[in-house]
Amino acid sequence: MDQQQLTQLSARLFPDPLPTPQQLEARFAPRSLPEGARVTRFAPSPTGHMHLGNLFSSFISERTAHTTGGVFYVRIEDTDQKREVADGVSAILEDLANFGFTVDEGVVSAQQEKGDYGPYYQRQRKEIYHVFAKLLLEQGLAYPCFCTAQELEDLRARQEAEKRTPGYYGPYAKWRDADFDSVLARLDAGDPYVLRLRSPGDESRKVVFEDLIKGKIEMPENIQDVVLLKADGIPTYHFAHVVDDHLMRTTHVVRGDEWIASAPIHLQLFKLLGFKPPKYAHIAPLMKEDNGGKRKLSKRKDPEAAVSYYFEQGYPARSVKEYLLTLANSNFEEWRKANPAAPQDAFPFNVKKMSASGALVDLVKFNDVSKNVIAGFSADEITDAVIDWAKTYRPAYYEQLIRDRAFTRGIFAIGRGGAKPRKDLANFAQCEDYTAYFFAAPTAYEWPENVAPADAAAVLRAYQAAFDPAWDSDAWFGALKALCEPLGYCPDVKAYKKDPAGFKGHVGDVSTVVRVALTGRRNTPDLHAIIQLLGPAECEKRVAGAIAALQG
RNA sequence: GGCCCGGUGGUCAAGCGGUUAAGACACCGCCCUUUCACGGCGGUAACACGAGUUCGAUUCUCGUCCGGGUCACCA
Repeated sequence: MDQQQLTQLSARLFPDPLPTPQQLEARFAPRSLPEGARVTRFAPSPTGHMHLGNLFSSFISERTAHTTGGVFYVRIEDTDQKREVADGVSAILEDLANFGFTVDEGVVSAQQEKGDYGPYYQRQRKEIYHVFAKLLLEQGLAYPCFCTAQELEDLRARQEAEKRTPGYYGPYAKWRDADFDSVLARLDAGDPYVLRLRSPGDESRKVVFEDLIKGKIEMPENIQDVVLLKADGIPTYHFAHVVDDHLMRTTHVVRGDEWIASAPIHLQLFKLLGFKPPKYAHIAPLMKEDNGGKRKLSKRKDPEAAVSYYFEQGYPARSVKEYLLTLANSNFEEWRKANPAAPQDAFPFNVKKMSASGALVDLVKFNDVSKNVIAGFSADEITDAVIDWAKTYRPAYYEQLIRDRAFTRGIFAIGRGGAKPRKDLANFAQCEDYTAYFFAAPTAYEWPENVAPADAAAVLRAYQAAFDPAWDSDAWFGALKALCEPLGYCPDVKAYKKDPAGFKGHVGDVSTVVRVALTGRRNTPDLHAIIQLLGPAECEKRVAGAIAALQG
């Protein structure tokens, strides 16, 4: 086609008045940001709640923007209506908010957009894409293609049979060099069409780019006449990515490394349009251990892939982020050790330090990280957090927790706040069991194997007789020691170890009996603190109950 | 299959030409200790394989193997 035909075709395909590329460039002038500030984005499809992988990648984007004084914005990639889910945008935004990400620009809530580079919903940007599609068309770099799905399928089958590279390119691109009249005829017939790139690529030439994480990547140039505009005039990801990230002035694109295969398409498009490509950071996917091997974490197969899993289990968002940070930058743990109380945002995150290969999500390690995070909570913080969590996930437990808030706080205050806080809890779902004996007297007892029931009963009777609620921790334990000898137990553990045959056991056994009588279990936090919280009447009742159980 | 990415203990990973090959989780042992938890000390355990380059390769190159990704009018 000659230039005149191209112009005619352009008018036919894009009859409505459109702004010029120059006007768009002027309208979306680059932000005036300090040197080194990075502009990143999170660009999800509205397909429902987030996956850990999405969260990870949005976190990396958010951090690289905010550690450089840049801008982090959210753009909704709603170009595929088929996959769209009702309230998909709200679900994503809710997840983002739950993790405390500050969104500077773009879609900040389902009904609100912020910033000068919008609209931030791709479907509302149709006109903008058409400006550049038209430009390409007029330069002979794009053309309409009327192939049906069936034709494309047949082509692929033929190519596979011939062992040729499948796709719509070069000699296989039926409409690439179609003459003006046949195009017009199809248009007149009202046949649907897509707009394809007329790729000038040469397979024998290489495109090279520097990936922030993977380093230098060299690939053959793109030769595929990829679809730019679908039959409904909405762009494909490739075209939208190039236009949007240019116009929205994105400096760094963080995305999953499954995209690197299509990077040559993107780079070609940037070049053809005269845009400067952004820097790319292709992150490796989060993996899952699968009998012996590794595989990509799957939303279908792995419950821990869904962000909702962490909320349901009552993992603080801070724990999830803390863990993600350890995966993202291996020097994070070292930093955390040196700055135990520093906020996560103070960590000098660096995309370049990310691993090129996929990390396995290790729930065991994650639990350890989470225990450390929760151990750092004050009594008030954890009380509020647990109550807040229970309110939506464990209504019955919630009622129990709020009946006497001071008492609940007292439970969580035990062993907390010192230099060496306890690390019992990895998530709030464990709290129900952890706190169970505070709310109800035990019904079953884990008596120690080395104490005969009759001896245990004797210990408890002596304890009951001697117990004075006014005792402080030292006095209480002193009294426990005093109980030992008459009962045949050694008050001193070291002395006992020297002469184990001379005693039935030692103070440890005595205290264990009391512990079990009061709580039903052998492992609990500080017993004296528990006694204080339970109060003398309740303790007395429980010891009596235990004696009865022992005798029954 | 073509193209691309990756491969250090069970896991996450430092290291980037010369190291006793860090550290964290897990595991084991000891210590501390009224239980538990914490904490302290110690331990088991790794450079996928084969060729090069080099005085010297975990580090560089190539090949093999293994793992992953991608080849849509999905993103």
